Order: sequence, then structure tokens, then C-alpha cells
Amino acid sequence: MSQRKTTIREVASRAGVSLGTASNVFNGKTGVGAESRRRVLDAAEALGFRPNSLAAGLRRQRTRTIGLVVPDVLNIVFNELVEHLENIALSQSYEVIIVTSREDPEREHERVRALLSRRVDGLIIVPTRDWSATEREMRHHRIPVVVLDRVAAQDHFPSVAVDNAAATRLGTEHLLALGHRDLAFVINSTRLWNSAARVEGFQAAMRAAGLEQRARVLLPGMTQEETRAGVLPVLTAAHRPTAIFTGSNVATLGVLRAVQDAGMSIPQDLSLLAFDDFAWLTVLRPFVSAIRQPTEALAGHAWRILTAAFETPDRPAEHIRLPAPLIMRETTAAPP
Amino acid sequence: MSQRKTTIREVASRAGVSLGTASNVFNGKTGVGAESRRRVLDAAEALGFRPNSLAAGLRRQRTRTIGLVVPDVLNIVFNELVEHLENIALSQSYEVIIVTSREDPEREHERVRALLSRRVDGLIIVPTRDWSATEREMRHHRIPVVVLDRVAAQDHFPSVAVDNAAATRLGTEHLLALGHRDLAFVINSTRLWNSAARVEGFQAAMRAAGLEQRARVLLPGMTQEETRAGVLPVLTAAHRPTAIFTGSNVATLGVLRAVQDAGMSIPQDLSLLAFDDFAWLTVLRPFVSAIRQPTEALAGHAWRILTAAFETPDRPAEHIRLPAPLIMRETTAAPP
DNA sequence: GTGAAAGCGCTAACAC
DNA sequence: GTGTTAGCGCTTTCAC
Repeated sequence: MSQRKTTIREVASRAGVSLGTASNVFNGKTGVGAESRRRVLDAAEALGFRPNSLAAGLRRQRTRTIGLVVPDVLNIVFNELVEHLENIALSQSYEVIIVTSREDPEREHERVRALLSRRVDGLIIVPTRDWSATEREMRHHRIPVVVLDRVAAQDHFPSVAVDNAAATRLGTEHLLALGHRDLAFVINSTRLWNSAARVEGFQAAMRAAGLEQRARVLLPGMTQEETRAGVLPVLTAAHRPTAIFTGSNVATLGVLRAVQDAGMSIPQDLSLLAFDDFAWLTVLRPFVSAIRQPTEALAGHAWRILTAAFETPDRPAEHIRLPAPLIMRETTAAPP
Repeated sequence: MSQRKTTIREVASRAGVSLGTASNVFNGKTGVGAESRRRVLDAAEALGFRPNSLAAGLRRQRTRTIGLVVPDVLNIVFNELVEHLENIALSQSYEVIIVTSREDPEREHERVRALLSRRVDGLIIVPTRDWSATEREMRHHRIPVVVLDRVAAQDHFPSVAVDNAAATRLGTEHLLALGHRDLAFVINSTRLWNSAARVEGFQAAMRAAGLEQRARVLLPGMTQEETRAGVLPVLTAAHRPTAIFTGSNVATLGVLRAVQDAGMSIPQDLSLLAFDDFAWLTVLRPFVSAIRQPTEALAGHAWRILTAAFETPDRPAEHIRLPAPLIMRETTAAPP
């Protein structure tokens, strides 16, 4: 389609210098005469020269590109992570290529292979439930990797996330202090390690209060619609919970719909505490109480660890866990 | 950092065939013996061969990659567009590289240059307010481009968007039919062509009703916070509007905050109609009436036009305008 | 300070 | 059906 792009060779010849000198100019190498430099830059400008990063990457064996694998790009938490990571990358002249796994292990594996083909220098991944094939691939290729958000108890790769168990323990204690005894924790699945940790924190707090048999855990599914359908019967049953703690924003949305279907009001009939906070929760009623993930700090750590691995490939894996603050708003009150 | 990756040459030698034959296998070329093919595939598997797409792209002068430029990745409309475009791309073995301009013309220009350096085959862009430099760059490089969402009256490049003026005209007529006479249209800026069209539709409907002097247009700024600050005084003034029509989701968020600050209730004190619809609008109260953009159809058209340009570089620019349906919910009622 | 030349990994043209 | 070779555009020695 497009006619041939101008090459560094053409720039050099127009500037009357050798190809090597032109290359040195574009790479900020010292030892190029001021006059030559100026002429190269002028020629590049005149010709609209855009260096071919394919060729540069091939030759240099480094692309200054990192791959970012997220389950999807509609989830606010991942959005924020992407946003921060891209800003950091740009400030250090790196590029980031975003791919999505859609919670599908096969697609995840395939997307990672595509990233590997592009010869990214490193990978930051929010893994799916079963990412063993992906993980094996990454290890085989000995590429620096940081696991973000959906971390396991002990990952082979360095990892960064919030302290999920501590966060839900704190939230549960808050609900307990309000007087609630029948609590339900709603989350998509416990096959995600971070979800499992959230459930654990909930159960630990209930156990500590001597309430383990009233600690219900609902696992309605990965989608908002499944959550709605799964939670509705629980809400309308005789012994219904007086408070619900949702473990993800997808679960929160599903529960809100179920509450709506059940014709209940929050917090009069039911208290609600959500994991993940964002703008709409503070402007439409009721203002939902939530646990906020410090996405900017998470992104910062992930980046730091990844780039440190570029310098020192065999450094021991760091595992960062950050606290997540609880923000009380209108949806948490004493039980009816 | 990483030791050398395995190359097609090593695969070929392990399979006992020539480099060219191995290449033919990976590119699905006909004319390779079944036996050779099998051995190449086995060798590749055994060695964990990942073809270097930098080298392939360099040689082939095509990357099967398209660049997608969006203002940011936190806006739900752009998220949906990204999501759909990535799915379409994948289904046709294309890759998409997403970059964000953050509403900054310089950053936009710089990001496009990066995309050009990567030798993407084509570009889909949701441009910033003043993208003349970016546009010039694209034209200079003669790369296929499709302008998405933020289209002008007559773009040089093919464009796809909703029919903004028709959508706001429809919405305004609805508000008028409810009995409102004092309307305010709130949007971030009219420097975006699509915003200008939305304002026009609003004004056209007001004019048709003989109400042009009561048609206020508020331009509080690009952020949610600026919107809140700019709208609040209007809400608390003596002659306040009885209905507000917001021209973007950023404006909607800002107006909702201002309404909150003013202690008003919707729709009792004020009606609200929003441009852009999404999940949270239907689950938190009040359920906001909105105009929904058909993002999947928009993405589909953009893709179709771009890939058509790959085949036929000089085809005349198509300009698609889709209708956007109005979804009435709880925030629009008769004036107080 | 500058230039010549090799080669990164691959595809495509061509010879066999 | 298979092998050989040139060369995509760049960076990087290494001479000068």
C-alpha cells in the first residue's frame, strides 16, 4: 500500500554523511560534530524520517517495549492499572503493548506468544484462573515477568497486589461492629488466588467473632448477570443475610441488580460493602462504601520490579502487598 | 538479559530441512512435503520456537498490526471501542496497539510517530481538539487512517461516528415534550467537532420550538471537576434551568456532583438526560436517561473501512453516521 | 570525528 | 518439493 518509507541511509546521503554517523545522531551518541549533527537533523526533518523500530529492535535485540496482559479492558481496576503503567513507561521512553485474555487461559497463552514474537523486553500480567500453560511458556523463555493483582500465595515470579485477606478482614470487622451477624460474601470464583485470599480474610474475621457457621460465601459466577441470578434467591429466602460484602466490582454490580429485583433498600434492609472503588460509586445513590485499591502504587511497584529485573536478571523475586483502605459511605448501617 | 532466542535457522537444521522450507511451513505455504512439515513442526515445538515478528515485519514490509489512538482508557465509550476493535482484529489475525493522547495534541502527535516507527499498517484515531499536526503527519506518510467518534463535518480521512446532531435534537425534543422550557446543554468544549454537532442539534430543536433565547449552552471544561464547579452556580441561580442535557459522560458525572452539592433532587427539581450510557447508570439511583452509542457497530465500520483501504489505497473516503437511540429512565420528568 | 562492513532473523525469488 | 541467496533498515564494531 504505502510507498517505501524514507530510510536512515537516505537521510545520511542527503546530509552528506555516512550512515553510521546518522545513526549516532539519532541515538544521542557523543562524538558527532555539531555541523554533521545539524545537517542530519535537518535532512531527517525535510524527509519526514521515522526510524524503523522493527529494524532497530532486530539489530539491538531489545525493543524497549513491555507487554501488559489484563483479563479485559472494561474493568475499572485494570483500566487504572493500564493508565498508570502507560504513563510511567512513557516517562522512561518505553512503550507498552496491551493485550486482553478475556479470562480465557488459551487466549491468554496465545496473546503472550504474540507478545513474545514481538520480542517485548518484559511482561506484566494479571493472570486468569488457570494460567499454568502461560506461566510455563514465560519461564521457558526466561523473560522478566511481574504478576500483578491476581497473585498466588507463593508465585514463582515477583508479584504485587493489595493484601487481600487483610482488607476483607478489616471490612468484615467493620460490618460486625455495626451489629451484623448474618453476612454473605459474594465473589465470582475462588479459583483466582486473590479471590481466595479475600474469602479467607472474611472467614477469618467471622471465625474470630465465633460466627463461622453464619459466614456464607456465594460464588455465583464470573459475570454480572450470573451474580444477579445467583444472589437473588438468597436475598428473598427466609434467613437472608443482613449485610453483603462483594469481592469485586463485577459482583457489586450483580448484587445491586439483585437488590433492585428483590425490591429491597440499602442500607435499610441490607448493608453493602464493596471491593473496588470508583467515581460512580460517589455520585449516584446510595453512595457505596468500598475498599479502594491503590492502583497507582501497585503500578509503580510492578514497573520498578520489572525494570530492576532488566538490570539484574537473577535477583530474588520480590512480593509486594499493599494495604487497601476502607471508605465508609452510605451503604453500611446497623441491621434492620 | 535473555539469552538468544531460537531462530528459524535452528529449527530448520534440527528438522534436517533448509531454512526456506521451514519458513514455508510457518507461513502456511503449499508445496512442502508432509514429512518435512511434520519434522519442522516437531522441531519448533521441541525448541520452543517463537517466530521473530520484528524480522518478519521488516522483511515483509507489512506487520498485520494496526494502531489505535484514543484520548484515554478510562472513558467507557473508548473502552468499548477498544474491546470491540481488539476482538475483530484478533479474529482476522491482526494485532492492535493502543496508545493514549490524554487530550494533548503534542502527546497525540508523538504517540502517532511511535506507531509509525513500529510500521503499523493502518491507524484508527479518536482525535484530540487540535490534531492538525497529527493529521499532517499521517497524510505525509500516506498511511490508511479512519477517524472514529470525534469526526468533523468533512474530514479528509474516512470517518465513522453517531449522528450527533440528530441524537441531541431527538433528546431535546423529548425534554420539550415533557414541558421543559428552560434547558441547559452541558458539554466539555465545542472545539471537538462531535461536541459542536451535539450543541447544534440541541440548538436546532430549541430554535424549532421558538425557544432559542432560553437555550443555554455551558462549556465548563474537559474534566469532571471543572464541570461540577462550572455548573453549580447555574443550578443555584434565580433563573435556573429545569432540565439539563449533558453531552458526554464526563459532563454527566460533573453535573451529578453539582446537583448533589446544590442539594437538589432528580427528577423532582431537575431533569437530566445524558449522552453515553453504561452499566452503572442502570443500577444506582436514579436510573439516568441516556443516549446510547452503538460502539460495536462503530468499531465494525471503522475496521471494515480501514481494511478495505489496505486493498484499495485510493478509494474515496466513506463517512458513516449511525443513529443513537434514546433510552428513557427515571431522570426525565415534567418540570417542577 | 567519520566511514565501511557485518549481521540481527526472516521472506521471497529463483535455481535445482 | 527443496535449497540458496539477497536484502529488509538498522546498530555496532573496527579502521582510518
